[in-house]
Amino acid sequence: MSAMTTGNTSRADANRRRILDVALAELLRDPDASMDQIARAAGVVRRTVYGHFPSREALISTLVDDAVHALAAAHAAGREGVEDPAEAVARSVLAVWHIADRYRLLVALAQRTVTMQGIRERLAPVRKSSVELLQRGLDKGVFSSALPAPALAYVHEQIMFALMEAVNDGLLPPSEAGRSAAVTVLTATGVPASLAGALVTRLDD
Amino acid sequence: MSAMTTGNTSRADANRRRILDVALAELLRDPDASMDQIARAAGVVRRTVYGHFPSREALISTLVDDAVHALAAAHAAGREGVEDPAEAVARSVLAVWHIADRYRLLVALAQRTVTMQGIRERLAPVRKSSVELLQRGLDKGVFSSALPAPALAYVHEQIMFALMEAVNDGLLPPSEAGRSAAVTVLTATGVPASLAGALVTRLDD
DNA sequence: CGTACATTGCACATGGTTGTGCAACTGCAC
DNA sequence: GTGCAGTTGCACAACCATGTGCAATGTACG
Repeated sequence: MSAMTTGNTSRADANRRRILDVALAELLRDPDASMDQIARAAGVVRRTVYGHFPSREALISTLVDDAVHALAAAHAAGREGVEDPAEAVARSVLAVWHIADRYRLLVALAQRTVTMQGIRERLAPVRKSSVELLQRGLDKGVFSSALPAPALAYVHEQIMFALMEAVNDGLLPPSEAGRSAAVTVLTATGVPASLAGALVTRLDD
Repeated sequence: MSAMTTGNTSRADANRRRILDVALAELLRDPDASMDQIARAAGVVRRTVYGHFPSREALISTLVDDAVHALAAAHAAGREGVEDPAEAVARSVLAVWHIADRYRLLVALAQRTVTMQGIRERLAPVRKSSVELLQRGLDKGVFSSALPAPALAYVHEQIMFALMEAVNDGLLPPSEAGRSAAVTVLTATGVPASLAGALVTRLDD
């Protein structure tokens, strides 16, 4: 047997690493990138990739595992020995974010599905209108956030998605979800929780 | 010519509608569902689907367009004639949520990509630890939210994703992003914006 | 140099999906 | 019943990606 069997030459290791790196970038651009695209982008032939990873799934698996391990480690490190929950959350977010910088692409990959791409594209006008509204609130001082309006619009959008998922997964009763969504979005924009609650209760009875 | 050419019989219209409805559900279960799967689920033959939609892409396009139109309408209706930004946001969220109930599946579809599936699965332990931390904060009264801890964890996760996207899209300077993320997550959990800001500034200097 | 391993460049089988063509069938309406 | 639109059931071509086999080539290292 001479064919590559998970070898460990200097060259082999370098290639393996490069393949992983390039795959990360390539899969971001196109989540459905083929093995051939990835191989070529890594300056290597398709057959070679199969020398390092037995299947496409194995490649992606490795990628995801690496990211998750680093992320879990950062998350744990951030909150270790901190008793104040607020501080623990803050620390872990900062820690995760630091390493996430490298994997930001991978995580974003998830949002760039072909179908997702289409959805977010067509949602652009709605988002634009949201930005406008959020900007007005920030200018008036009704909202207060560390984020510029466009970024805040992303947060708004994703909070909605998060709560839809929560309902789908049975973590949240559908009857309450609407109110909760409204309150949570408002809270995220910096409106005091008590005010947000009162406002939504008044609107939705 | 006798073959179906975007006809408009009662039966044809009913079929078209059923295909769309079923496709929505089927694509949720499996975003990569084939035309055959969709057709069979709709109690129809693959060839018939092509009678209504010239291509797979056209089908999905129609689906997404419908959802977005309904959503945009709800969004606009919610904020029309309301001058208070907070109230406008609350109203539009409630309005969107109401109709989104039907399209919740479609939006969730985006999160259920093959790759996304893998990521979120492996992120489970991290999320679990998050839930625990959030629960502690809620119990202590440090946090205050309309949401139960598990749902709040989803929000936490998605806010991170949102800001990563924001950075990727150039809406947020990478240098500020970490701090902003921490503050925003804390704010969403109900920690007063000023406190959150101070805490994070203290931790990250 | 020569050995050992990685890489290359084909070729090939396989499987799945898309989109189309056409003849036969079904049901509703006039 | 006659007719027409929709539907069905095949059959088919084309494409594309995956995974594997094998001989030839390249390259590091003792």
